[in-house]
Amino acid sequence: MARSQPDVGEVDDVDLAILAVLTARADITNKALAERLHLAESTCAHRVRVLRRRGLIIDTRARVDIAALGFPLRAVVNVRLGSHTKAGVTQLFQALTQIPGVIEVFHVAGEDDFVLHVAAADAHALRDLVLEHITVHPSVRSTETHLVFDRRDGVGVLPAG
Amino acid sequence: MARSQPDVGEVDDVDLAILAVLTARADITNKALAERLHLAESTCAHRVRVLRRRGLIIDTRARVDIAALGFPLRAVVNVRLGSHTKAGVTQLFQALTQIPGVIEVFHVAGEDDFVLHVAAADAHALRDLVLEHITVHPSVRSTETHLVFDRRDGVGVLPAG
DNA sequence: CATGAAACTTAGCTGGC
DNA sequence: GCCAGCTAAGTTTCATG
Repeated sequence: MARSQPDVGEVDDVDLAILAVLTARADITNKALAERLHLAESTCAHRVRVLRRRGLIIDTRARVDIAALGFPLRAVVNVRLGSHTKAGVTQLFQALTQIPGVIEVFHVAGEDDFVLHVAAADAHALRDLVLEHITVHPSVRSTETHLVFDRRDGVGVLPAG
Repeated sequence: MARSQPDVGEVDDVDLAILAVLTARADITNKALAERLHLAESTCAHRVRVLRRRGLIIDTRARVDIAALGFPLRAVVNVRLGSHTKAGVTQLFQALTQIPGVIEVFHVAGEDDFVLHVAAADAHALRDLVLEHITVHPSVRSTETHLVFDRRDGVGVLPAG
């Protein structure tokens, strides 16, 4: 069962180029994008619309400076469960995403069950986040909090952007 | 030195509301955004421009469906170093971000030094990513790769979006 | 599929309230 | 902060190779 091809029709090089640009600067005008890729504006707009409709472009989001907003502390929190019923895991997953300050949640294989990326105003707030919102959960056996010194974007899977 | 206030002027509730909307849908038109927040279009456009200039809005990016692009496997990779010279750590940090498939890199405190979020086409490609690009680095002592079952966005630090 | 040229929509700017 | 009016710029639609 060779399934190396995505389940979403074909994605040619032009599509990839569009995606590469848009993942870096989604607010580029269609006109500028078309120029950069040597496409007609109408063609470019059409391809972008199709990429959206096919779900290859999920959405577009502004990135805000969380530190400047008053949350300069970041941490990676590993969460380990005691029991592993499917319902319990699913429910906790959802609950974790709803905790104020939680930026993303990974459900992972291994000894730890969840890896969270969180932001907090200071060490005190970080402690409260972990103790009052995570550890408190009955199915949580333990947590491990690692302060983030720095975070950077990787190049991802797309060609040169 | 109380420094609870961000170093970027004031951010009032309207600004926060703008940021909340834009972090969810950056492609909303200024007109629609103004309506939703009960602002005049001119006021709304002005505030958004100021938020950009102040750096509170960093940029805006399209999110692509990496799995549909042919990279359905995700993993969290913990990287531990042998030596910890500042130059070595900095250089490795940069190198990790440049590895194809690496989505984000955290430099963290604790026994592990880096936490990576990566995408790969299949288990084989994932192994190659780790062995050929990470483990191979002289200052890397060990790695731990955890398959990601699922990933979700958290609510973050902004009010209801 | 891609294109160019219409009608339509939006953003950016100005002065004035 | 809001309004109004204006101009430039961008987007969408459609008929056509």
